[in-house]
Amino acid sequence: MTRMSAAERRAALTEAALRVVSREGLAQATTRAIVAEAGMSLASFHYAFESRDELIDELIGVVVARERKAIAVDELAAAAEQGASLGDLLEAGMLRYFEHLREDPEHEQAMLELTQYALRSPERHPLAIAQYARYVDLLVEALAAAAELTGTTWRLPVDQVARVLVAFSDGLTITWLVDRDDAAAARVAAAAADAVSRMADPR
Amino acid sequence: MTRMSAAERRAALTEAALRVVSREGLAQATTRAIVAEAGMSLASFHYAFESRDELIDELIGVVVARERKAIAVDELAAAAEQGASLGDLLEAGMLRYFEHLREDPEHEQAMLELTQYALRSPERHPLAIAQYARYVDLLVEALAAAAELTGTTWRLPVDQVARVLVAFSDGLTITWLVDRDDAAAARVAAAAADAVSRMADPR
DNA sequence: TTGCAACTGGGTCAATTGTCCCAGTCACGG
DNA sequence: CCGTGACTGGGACAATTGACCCAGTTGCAA
Repeated sequence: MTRMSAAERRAALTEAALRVVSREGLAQATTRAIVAEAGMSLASFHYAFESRDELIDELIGVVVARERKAIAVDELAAAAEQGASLGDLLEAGMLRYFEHLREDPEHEQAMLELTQYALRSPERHPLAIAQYARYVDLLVEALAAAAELTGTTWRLPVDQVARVLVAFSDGLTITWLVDRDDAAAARVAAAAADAVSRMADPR
Repeated sequence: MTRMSAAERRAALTEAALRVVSREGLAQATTRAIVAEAGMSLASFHYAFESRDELIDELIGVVVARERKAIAVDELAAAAEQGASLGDLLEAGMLRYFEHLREDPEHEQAMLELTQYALRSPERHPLAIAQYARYVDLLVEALAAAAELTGTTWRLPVDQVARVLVAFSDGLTITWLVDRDDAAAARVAAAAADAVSRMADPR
């Protein structure tokens, strides 16, 4: 194994862990499976991390920090120029998220498993809260831009609107992961966009 | 340990397993933890079940079969008599589900974990599909009754409407399990009811 | 009452898994 | 070029866990 700094090694192990969790599930992400995926020896693992739990905790932090908004603001702007309504923008955003989900279902499944893992112990619960707070933050930005571009105003604080949209996206995710029904997911996206767009008034 | 028939024993073990999974999570539901919860010896476990997996599979079947609709039809009728709109009925239904969630969050968390477990292997995936099909079935009944009582007609096949509502309920569940924000959950319930009620027309 | 099959308790086993250790080896600053 | 400390490979270990086994025991039918 080539030499690398402690930071690089931690990062490499974290990436390997994410791949294993995505592919085989959190329960199968043993220290041995992770080092095998990373092409290292067990000793390297415990040189970089105190314990498996420490790695999983770091993994959650990493994937959460890496979450990107599904809708880029300039894309929103382009659509708005063409006279799209707020509802149109939201639906396009939902469909874009769905596209992302279809491209890498295992990743979203892994995120869900990590959330449930975090929910299971009081000291890790904050990780789950941070994860969802991050989701809300990303959507707050997009929702504020969308309202701005379509000349509308949110009747509620934007973060409350975002919180609703996070719930809808999550529901879309789980149900689709179960039945893989694309048309049904599209209907969920449309209904969610519709409901949320009604939380704004024209300015 | 008192004597009991194989069927009773299987049932007792299944109940014990559900309690362990709810309280400590699926990962902690080892054969030993389950028999301890049931007050049996390990031998009894393997007398009643071939393997732990067989019990978990049965557990999924049992909890799914036991799912009851959150809204009783006669309750719907009473509300409709008082002039409630379809949207009102749906929102009341969502809030009632939420009440149920608040009363026993661990049970819903267990259901979610069982779904994810089923999703992780091809031969168990059908269990997850059956689980969600059951959710849809329960809602189909309620939605059909609600439309009937309010003199409206679903523009889409009822099961498609139900499928959307299942997604919304699931989203409400996960996000609330994470942040325990009652007000936010109520907003999700209202938005979901609103969106779904727009899928019907007056007759 | 008696025979027996259903059932149970307690122990055992192999496999898995998290963690650790130690003898080496390699990169790099002096 | 060399010493040293960072790093690695391979092995070891205890704990956990799913599965199993067997010698008993007990309820019940005849």
